[in-house]
Amino acid sequence: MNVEAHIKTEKPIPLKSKTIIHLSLVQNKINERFHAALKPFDISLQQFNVLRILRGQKGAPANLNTINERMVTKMSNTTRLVDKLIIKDFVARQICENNRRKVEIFITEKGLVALAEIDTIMNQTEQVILEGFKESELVQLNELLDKL
Amino acid sequence: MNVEAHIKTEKPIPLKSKTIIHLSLVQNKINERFHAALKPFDISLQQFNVLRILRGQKGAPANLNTINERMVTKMSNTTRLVDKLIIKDFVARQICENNRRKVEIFITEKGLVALAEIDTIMNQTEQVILEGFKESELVQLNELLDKL
DNA sequence: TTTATACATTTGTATATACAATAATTGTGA
DNA sequence: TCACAATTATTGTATATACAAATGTATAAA
Repeated sequence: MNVEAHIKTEKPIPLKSKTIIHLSLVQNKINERFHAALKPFDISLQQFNVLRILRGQKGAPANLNTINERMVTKMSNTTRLVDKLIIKDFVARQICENNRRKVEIFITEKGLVALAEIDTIMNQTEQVILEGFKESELVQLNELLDKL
Repeated sequence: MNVEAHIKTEKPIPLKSKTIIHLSLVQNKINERFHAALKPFDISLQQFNVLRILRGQKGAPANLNTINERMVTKMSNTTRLVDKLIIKDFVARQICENNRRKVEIFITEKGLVALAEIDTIMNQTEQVILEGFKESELVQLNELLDKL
């Protein structure tokens, strides 16, 4: 992805600025692909992320704090994100008996089935996005990103 | 930025998945910093981007299409983005005489003054974000991002 | 000229997200 | 025990963004 061409500018951009823009463009592209992949399932990337987190709990419920901590993109309002998953019947919520301020959220059987299907597509999408990379290049990229 | 630690997971993540997550985390971090830097100026990143594009026109007006093409993050509704800049008196809009379907948008003197000030902070922020990088590493990072 | 089609932007509307205020519960120190 | 602070989640509200429909203008075809 050539930065200058992408934002239709002729003049060269300073290296640091270019890097920042480059990262944004890449992220936008990734988001677009994921968004397109999720469209048939009528679920957002954030909702998908929450489902994965809940599955990762392996039966144990998660409260909102836990979900928030584990989300890739932190949200300011996870309550309503979970609400949307409850409407779809993909997760259930109940008050924590030990500490009634907390809630316990867990993925339903229906949610697990849906997630399994969605997961396949999302993994394929990941493969496609990164198909141009050799393993060594991925390692290198991650090392560079670690510096940020 | 360590991915596993950041999303509080113990188990290692497959390299491709990790790379995708890594890019998201990095982007979130960059956005947060920019957002914080822009807060005192009461302007959004998108609005800032439009102002820069208009300044880049060097006096020539831009129509909505041009702005859209040049934006780093494309928006579905640039009209209302421009509206907000008009309210602040940072840009002006008039109907194109040659083709009255088009509009001509240009940055005002007040917009230029504001942008100059904001630009300074934004450049500083860029420097801070990328302070851990040697020039060669930035080149390398851009080369890797080009593969996406 | 009339009709149709394409173009450029705006507007309506639904959804998403951010942020602050509120509510409910629990923990803690006097 | 009581008052007060801390914790956890929810709700209200404002703003942002996505997407489709509508508006107004220009171009082309019949």
